[in-house]
Amino acid sequence: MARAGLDRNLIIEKVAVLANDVGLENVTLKLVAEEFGIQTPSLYNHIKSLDELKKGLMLYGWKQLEKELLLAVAGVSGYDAMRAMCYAFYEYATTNPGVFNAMLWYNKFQDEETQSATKKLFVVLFKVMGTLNLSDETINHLIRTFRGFLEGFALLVNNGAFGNPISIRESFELSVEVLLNGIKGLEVV
Amino acid sequence: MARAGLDRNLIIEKVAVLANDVGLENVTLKLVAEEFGIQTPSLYNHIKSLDELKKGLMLYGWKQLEKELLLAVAGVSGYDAMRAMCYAFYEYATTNPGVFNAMLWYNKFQDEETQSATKKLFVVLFKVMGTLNLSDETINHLIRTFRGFLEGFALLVNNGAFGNPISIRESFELSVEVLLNGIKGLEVV
DNA sequence: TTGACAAAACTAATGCGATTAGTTAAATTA
DNA sequence: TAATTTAACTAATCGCATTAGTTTTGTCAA
Repeated sequence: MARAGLDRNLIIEKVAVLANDVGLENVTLKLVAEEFGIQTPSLYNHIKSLDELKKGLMLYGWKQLEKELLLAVAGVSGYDAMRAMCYAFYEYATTNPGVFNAMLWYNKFQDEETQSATKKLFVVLFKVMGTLNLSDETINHLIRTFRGFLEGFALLVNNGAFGNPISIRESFELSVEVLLNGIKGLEVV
Repeated sequence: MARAGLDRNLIIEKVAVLANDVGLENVTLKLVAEEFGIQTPSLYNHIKSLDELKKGLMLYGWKQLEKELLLAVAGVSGYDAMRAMCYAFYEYATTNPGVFNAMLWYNKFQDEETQSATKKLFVVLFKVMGTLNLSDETINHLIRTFRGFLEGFALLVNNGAFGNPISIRESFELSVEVLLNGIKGLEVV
C-alpha cells in the first residue's frame, strides 16, 4: 500500500503515452491503474472521471502543440511561417495520434478552460497571418480553413484512411502549397 | 411477443436517425431496442454487435453521400462541379452529424466492403477533376486535399468548435474558393 | 517527538450496457 | 398440418466505471 506519488499531471502524461500506443478509445481506468500498479478506484483521488481525464488530455495536447507551433515560426514570417506551422502541426498530430484524437474529440467550444488553452494559439496564428495583406475578417475565415484542412488531413492519416499507394507526405505538401497559393489571390496588395 | 418485422436495414436507418439526434456515442443497443419495442438481446438476431452496426451506419452514410454528390455534379463541369461537390458534402455532413461521425470514425481503409463502398465516389471525383488540366498523380493528391479539408471542416462545425461569431458559411465558401484558386496554379495549361 | 488530520491507498459493492446461452412462440414451407 | 427455421424472450455473465466506507501513510503543529 505504499503510495505511488501520483498526481493529476503524471496521470495525464501516462494517458498520453497509452493513448498514442493503444488508441484513445482503448484507454481505460483499469489500464491506467495497472500501469501505476494501483487499484482502479484509487485513481479517483486524483481525477473526477474517465471523461474528465480525457478532457485533460485534450488540453495537454493543445498546450504541447502550441509550443511546437511557436517554435516552428520563430524567425520566419509570411508564407514561410504559415508553411512551417502547417508542417509542425502535421508532425505533432501524426506522431501523437492518441493525444490528437482527444484534441479532436473534445474540441468543443465550451468552458473557459478550453478557450484559454487555445487562445494563445489563435493569437500566434493571427500574428503570423497578419504579415500577409489580408483583412482581419479574411484572416479569421482562413484560420478556419487551415484548422479544417489540418485537422481533417491528420485524422485521415492517423486512421489509415488513404488507401492509394502514392506518398501521403507529398499529398500533404502539395495541399499546403495549394492553400497558400489560393490565399495569394485574396491579398489586397 | 408479436414480431416487429425487423431487418438489418431498418435497424441501420433507425440508428441513423438516433445518431443524428442524440449523437453517435450515445447510441446504445438498449436505446435502439426500445425504439423498436423489443428487448436488447433480440437485436442480435439481426446484427453481430454494436460495433458492426456502427460500421454498417458508416457504409450507409457513404452510399447516401455518394448519391448526393452525383446529383450535385449532374450537368456541371470543371471548377463549378468541384464547388458543387464541396457544397453538397458540407450540406450532407452538417445535416447528418451522427451519420457523418460514423463515416469519419470508421473511415479506415480496410476490408473490401469499405473499399467498394467508396470506390464509386473516387471514380466520380476523378472524372470531375479530370476535366481540369492536371496530371493523374496531381489529381490523386488533390482528392486527399479535399477529403482532408471537407471532413475536417465539417467535423469542426458539427463539434461546435468554431467560437468566433463570424459566419461559418462564409468561412466555408471562402475556403472552397481558396482551394479552387490554389489548384489553378497547378494546371499544366 | 508525537499525535491529529488530510491525503491516498484499499476492499467491497453497485450499476449499466454489451453480449451469450438457452427457451419458446411465430412464420414459413414441405 | 407437421416440421423447420426465424425471431422473439428471459436469465445470466462480463467488464468497466463509479461510489461508499475503511485503513494506512505522510505531514505538520504543538
